[in-house]
Amino acid sequence: MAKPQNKLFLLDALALIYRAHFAFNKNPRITSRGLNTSAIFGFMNAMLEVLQKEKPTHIGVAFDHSKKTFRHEQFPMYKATRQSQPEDISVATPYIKQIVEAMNIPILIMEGFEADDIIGTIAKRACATGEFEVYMMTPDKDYGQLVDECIHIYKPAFMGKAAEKQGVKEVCERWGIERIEQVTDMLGLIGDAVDNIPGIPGIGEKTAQKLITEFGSVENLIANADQLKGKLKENVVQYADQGLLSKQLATIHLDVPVPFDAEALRLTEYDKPRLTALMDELEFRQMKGRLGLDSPADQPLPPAFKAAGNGQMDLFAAPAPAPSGTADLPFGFEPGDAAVADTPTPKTRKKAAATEATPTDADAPAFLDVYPDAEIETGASKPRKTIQSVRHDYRLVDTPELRASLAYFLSSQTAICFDSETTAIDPVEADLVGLAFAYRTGEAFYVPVPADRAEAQAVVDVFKPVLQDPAITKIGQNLKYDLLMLKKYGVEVQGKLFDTMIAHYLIEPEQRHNMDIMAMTYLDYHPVEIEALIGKKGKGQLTMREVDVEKIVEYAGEDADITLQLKQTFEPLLEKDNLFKLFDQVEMPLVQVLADLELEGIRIDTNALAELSATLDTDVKQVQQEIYELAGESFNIGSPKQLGEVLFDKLKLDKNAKKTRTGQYATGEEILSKLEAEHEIARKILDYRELIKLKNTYVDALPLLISPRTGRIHTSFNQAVAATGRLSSTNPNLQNIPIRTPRGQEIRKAFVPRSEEFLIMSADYSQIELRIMAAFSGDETMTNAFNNNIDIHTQTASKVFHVGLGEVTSEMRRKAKTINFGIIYGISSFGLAQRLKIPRKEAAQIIEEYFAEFPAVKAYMEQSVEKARGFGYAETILGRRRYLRDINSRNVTDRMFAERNAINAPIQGSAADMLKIAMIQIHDMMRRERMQSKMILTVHDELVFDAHRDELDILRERVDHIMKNAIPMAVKMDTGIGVGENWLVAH
DNA sequence: AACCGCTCT
DNA sequence: TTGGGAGAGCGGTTA
Repeated sequence: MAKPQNKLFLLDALALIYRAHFAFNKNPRITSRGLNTSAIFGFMNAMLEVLQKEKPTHIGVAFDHSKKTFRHEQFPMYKATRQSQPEDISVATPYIKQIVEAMNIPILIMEGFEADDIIGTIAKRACATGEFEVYMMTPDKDYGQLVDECIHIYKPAFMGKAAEKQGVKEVCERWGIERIEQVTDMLGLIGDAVDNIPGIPGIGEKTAQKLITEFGSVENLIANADQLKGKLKENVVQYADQGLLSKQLATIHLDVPVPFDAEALRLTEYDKPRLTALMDELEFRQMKGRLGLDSPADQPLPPAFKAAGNGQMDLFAAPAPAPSGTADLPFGFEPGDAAVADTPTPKTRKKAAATEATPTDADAPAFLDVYPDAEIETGASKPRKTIQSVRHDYRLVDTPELRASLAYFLSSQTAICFDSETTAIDPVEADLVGLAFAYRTGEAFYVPVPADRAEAQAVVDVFKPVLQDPAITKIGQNLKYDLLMLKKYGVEVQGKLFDTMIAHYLIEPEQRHNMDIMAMTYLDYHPVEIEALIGKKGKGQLTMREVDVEKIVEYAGEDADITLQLKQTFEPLLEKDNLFKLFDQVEMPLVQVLADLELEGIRIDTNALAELSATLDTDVKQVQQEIYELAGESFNIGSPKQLGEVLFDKLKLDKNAKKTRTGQYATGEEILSKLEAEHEIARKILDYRELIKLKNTYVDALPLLISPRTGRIHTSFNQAVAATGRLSSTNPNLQNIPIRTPRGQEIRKAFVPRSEEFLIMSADYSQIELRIMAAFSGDETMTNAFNNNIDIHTQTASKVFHVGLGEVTSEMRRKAKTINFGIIYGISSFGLAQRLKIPRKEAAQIIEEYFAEFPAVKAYMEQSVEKARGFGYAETILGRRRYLRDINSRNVTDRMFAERNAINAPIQGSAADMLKIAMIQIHDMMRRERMQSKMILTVHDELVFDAHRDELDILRERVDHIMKNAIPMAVKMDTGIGVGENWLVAH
């Protein structure tokens, strides 16, 4: 018989919605009215892709019914552990139903059954007619059991992974089984945590595969359980019924009373007006094109090619500076071109264009006048753009003449985008492989840099004047990396910076700022992935140096091109949200500062650490032995699971021991501290934890991170991760070096000056967050205390406990300190009670007392929340935003979290703003004064310097002054500055 | 990869 | 009764 002429697609709506929701988890799409449309968008994307690529003749969308199903009757616990549906999904589902309806696609739903039963039943019936080829569109692996010659699974494409069709062969391979019927046996044995189907304990995918290969089915396995041995046998015997039940639950029912109405499923015209209205409401502009809702007349026509003319001639209007006198000039220059003589030189043109912001100005000279600036493709009815589908011209620049021409040309631009290709991720260890440049959409140039150091230097030197030209803005993604690379080649990049990663960080602080993702989100463009060039991580991964240069041209050119386009996208967004000044005056200058800090690095006393390591090692062994003796057995103390069993099952230390949300015993510091009185093992475990932590995380790890090139440790500061505006530090994290305990202090002592002539100087803000809180709230008591140098915790204690300042006991002060911190974080009475280990009632009373004494603080906190509710975000003194999308949520936990953020984010973030400004000014001051001292670290409210002994006094004075005045406020800022032979004594 | 636990401000 | 101050990164275990 001929192949069936009809193609039926059956969509598992909820599964697709879930997948879409989580795929966009980090970069949700939000409409201007605050509706999260990620799930809707993802679902539509997947559906439209199928319609376009697969051209089904028939289609249906199945939903689960909200009522309980027959499975719940079989097994009451079915899906019992499932978390309540995320709010965004609940909100999205009705929209999706409406969209499906508007597309005139039938919705398949039936009380008492789940989508898979409905899909299964219809699939089988469609096949029985012999006229259909059926595809079940779902990411759910359970559907494997339905596959046959006529029925397939269609796994939708998501986030870079291509769509996949699975037939009998693929499904059997996926499970490692011989026959499709065995899918339910596999599911029965393994179970499903998501649906709370138990399976048989101790059997995972691997074991199940072996057992099914050997026994064929669950029933047969149980009948032959005596052939098994050990724990496995026990489990199979004991949980036989559970296994059979699980298999039943996993079995999709094919007798759902739904009619198979082929005509109803036939794909027809959309209800265009309704669909248009929906797309408008959801702000899905691109979708309208893909749905064919825009009339063709509305589509911009592809702009005609501009004939090669002025632009191209501009390029070589002035004689290129260096090139030898070869006649064979690059890029199609025709000697004797008429316009040459009249064209102004690049330098004059730049002056004329100096007020223009972007390099894409219509009259800017063009290096290649091949493509116009406008988007080339129309966007309608097309999948996401890729390097193959978008017209571009990325060129290799690999001769002295070409390099000189390019450099000369770039020197006439007001802004250039560049990107460096290197041999490694770590900029301190990496070497340059090439540089890519772009100045307008659709074009880029790739300059390979030779492996030989001297030759490489010569190539870099050609571009050095351009890169160091203060009049040319430098655009890039994560520019700090490129700056660090270039510093190693003697290039000090100058001029304004525009870092697309950080621009996006300001626009959407909590999302991802990865270039590929931003390209997909903002440009609807899917870049070539780095893996396509160098392969996956691990064995066989190439370095950029080993990749064919033709491939790099495309990849690197694309990076520069895309980055430039992102800059053009983000600049107006920054302006719109009043973030441009923060970006241009704070974040961009800070990039240079951080690059210098990182490059400088900090010296570590390895001998001291080695000694410490040996001491810790003997101590760990000692404590470990003592714990084993107290426990009566040896076990892995590092395993919370094993430790919990020893403490609570074996030693029965606490009858109602707390469990974590995953069902294990909680063995955290707080719990063990409580147990200290009961059993000495608790103290020992805490000791053990401290020792092993210090040893593994710091003492043994830090020396390995010393750069062989410099002999120092170079952390990496991340300027685009913390949602509040703080910096973070990785590889290693130098913002969490111990200081609290005596042993921890030994580690801090190992951070030492670079040489005899230097000392460590540490300068920190005193109570920066509380001072900001006082200033923002205008609270008189607090402001006066700070301005008159009264200890703030004592002041708070005096007020809350109604005693004179002189009568405050250390216990009262301690409590007040906890309260003060709690206030900044938006504390609850429960939280305070917990921390102070006092009854909740008492804590509530203290808070009430506090608010009575500090009414302005209370008002300020309420106002912060109110403001966030109105705006949808909280903001810092410099206008840095943090979006609080849950501030109006009906979910209490989510909403309260957002409210705490509304209070904390402006305070923590403004402190970060202040320190950043101080850093920029100090950096500037040190350069102006040509100091030998170096700023080397920043830790939220602290700056650390490698200070030259001769400069100590002036450095101290200048740093102090700058820090105190970085952002003037109604409350004066105070600093503490210390100097010493190591970081511990300096702090 | 997720979780736990611990380090810092 | 649950869930209940903020922001980070890293090492270890378990699955």
